Amino acid sequence: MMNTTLKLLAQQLQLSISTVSRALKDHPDISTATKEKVHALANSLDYEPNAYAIQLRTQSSKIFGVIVPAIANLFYDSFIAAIEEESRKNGYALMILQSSNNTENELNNLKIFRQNRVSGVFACLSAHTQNLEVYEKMSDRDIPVVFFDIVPKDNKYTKVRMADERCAVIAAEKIIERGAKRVLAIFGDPALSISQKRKQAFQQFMEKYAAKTYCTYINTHSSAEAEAAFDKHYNKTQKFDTVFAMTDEILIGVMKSIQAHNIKVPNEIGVISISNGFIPSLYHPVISYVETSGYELGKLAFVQMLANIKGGKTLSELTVDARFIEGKSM
Amino acid sequence: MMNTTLKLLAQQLQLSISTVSRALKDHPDISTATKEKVHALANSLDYEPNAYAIQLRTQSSKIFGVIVPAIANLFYDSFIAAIEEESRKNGYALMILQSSNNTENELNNLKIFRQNRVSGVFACLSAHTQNLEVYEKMSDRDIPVVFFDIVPKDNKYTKVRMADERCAVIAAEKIIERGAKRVLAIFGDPALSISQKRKQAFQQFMEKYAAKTYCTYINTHSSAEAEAAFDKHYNKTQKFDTVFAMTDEILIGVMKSIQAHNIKVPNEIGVISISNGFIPSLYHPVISYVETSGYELGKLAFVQMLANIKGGKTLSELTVDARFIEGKSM
DNA sequence: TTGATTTATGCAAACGATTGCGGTAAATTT
DNA sequence: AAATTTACCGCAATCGTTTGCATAAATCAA
Repeated sequence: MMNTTLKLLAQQLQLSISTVSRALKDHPDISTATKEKVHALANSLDYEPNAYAIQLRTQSSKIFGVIVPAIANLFYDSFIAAIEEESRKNGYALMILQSSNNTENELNNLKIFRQNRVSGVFACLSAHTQNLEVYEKMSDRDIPVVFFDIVPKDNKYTKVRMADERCAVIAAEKIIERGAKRVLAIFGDPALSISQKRKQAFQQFMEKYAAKTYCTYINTHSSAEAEAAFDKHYNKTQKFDTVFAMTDEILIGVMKSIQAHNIKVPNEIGVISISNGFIPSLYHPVISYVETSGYELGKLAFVQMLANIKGGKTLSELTVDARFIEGKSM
Repeated sequence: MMNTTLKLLAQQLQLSISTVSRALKDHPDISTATKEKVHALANSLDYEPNAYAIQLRTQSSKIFGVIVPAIANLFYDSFIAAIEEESRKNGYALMILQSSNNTENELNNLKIFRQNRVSGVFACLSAHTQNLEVYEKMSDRDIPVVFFDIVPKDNKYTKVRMADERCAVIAAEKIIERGAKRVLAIFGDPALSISQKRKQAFQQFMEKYAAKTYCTYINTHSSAEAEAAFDKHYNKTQKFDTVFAMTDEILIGVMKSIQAHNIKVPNEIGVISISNGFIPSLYHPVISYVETSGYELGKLAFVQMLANIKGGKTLSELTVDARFIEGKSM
């Protein structure tokens, strides 16, 4: 079936293309009678403007690009859900590409975005991306970039991220409130700045406000490692009374060990983590956690993007604050 | 900064636009010398073809649309990951929109796809979509649609889905193997065909091959409902020795209750579910499940899409087979 | 040398929409 | 009745590519 175009409508109505175009967008120059006729035919012929023609003409695409390390991730999921919602409201669509934490994929994705002349890019750096030249290239093309979660250090970029230090501090506060005596704190890959930040903030806070609390700090790279680490440390004579898991991944490992040994939470051990909320809700008792909301981060990122598009430059770093969500595990 | 266009290159090289265009795509008409010059300048000026112009001209977009009920879902996540991988390999990009199981959103999304003249659509129907006219509209526009997971009944559509009946039957087999005497089988929303299929297949198989096994069948709409249902049924005098959860959502509810009552798995109760694999791995002992791989479904869907685009019509229903993954819960 | 081929390049018309600038009729004013 | 305004509408250029066809130069055959 032929696609309905302005030309077709114009022919059938014996009008010019320009008149039809104007009628369709309610231009004051066009008489009400004509408008009605045009609209009627457009409806019956199911006219739908060709986005490419519009974009070619107007040089703007109404599409945002999104780069995430992985779609299959609860945190990024909720981030995407948030910007998707907002995009829809504002007449934008989303093009989502994953980098798989691979710099080469990241470059490729950006290229696709450039070729599609997206209106803006939401980017989460892959773990080991150092060279930000490609992102400069986006700016050269006047494509705004809002970095989220894993962001570059340089202040010339627009970025939003979680308040990582705050998260760790809130967790520490709660641990102190609980009156913990011996704490096992498990962090992620020590090469990642997120692990460094959280660990440093946590440790510093504990040393300052609970110097007598005995803390053990360890780093792990996976869920299984966390499980093994917990196993090992829990079998010592001096048992921990509280465990802190920096991520969902770590929490999962810890909880497996806890279930395996049938350890009572929160009586024998208190558990607290930093999470988006889904994983902690899976257990009984429900785990207490410091919330890092991908959803809110998404909302914030979108605000930044819009500001960037409308008002020109917005060179700042915004953070989403964290809050404690009370479960039954502390 | 000005975007580099063919025109710009042509001017600088004192060549015509057509020559430049042909040179860039290695057309045999163009001399090697010219090609080299053109490529050199294109590189140094960072030329990137304008996708919109191409699409306008060629009427094909190299973009696939994807509609899922929710991105934040492990099954759809892995489905998306699979088609994303394949798309990348084949030079396509993905436009992902979520319906939130809302028919209106679904319509809107399809409209966006039509306006963007996507090359094809991967669609998962939202729960209560009955009217498939919109999808006809896609076909009218020669946009192939591959339905996945939740698919229409009509055979004129191209669809891929999990072998729902097989899944249920495999679970039933394992339950019989275990020598279960009393089974609690929990299914999802009875309005969904997936629930109906699984329940019917399960029930039929049990009645045929284990007539003496006492089975209770219930439907629930959420994780919390499943938890409550399990609670209620477990407190009866005649305790169940096996529970079957049709989805992750249900399994989560069941496991909360099991943890709360400190019921021993698999000694006091056997647990089996149908899942993508992530949730069952969270518990100790690891839950046995029948695998439904979103990833494989995605691969299959992509094959169908490609066939559809190249070879014309592919009116068939393909299913991804299921297999049992042994955990420690049976 | 001349006509036939080959090789290399350019012209110009699409694709579908937007929009500044005019144009023409009717309506209104003098 | 002439002049001016107003209300509607059309022309044509433009966005950046692609591509069938024409054309010019170079090579070849005879």
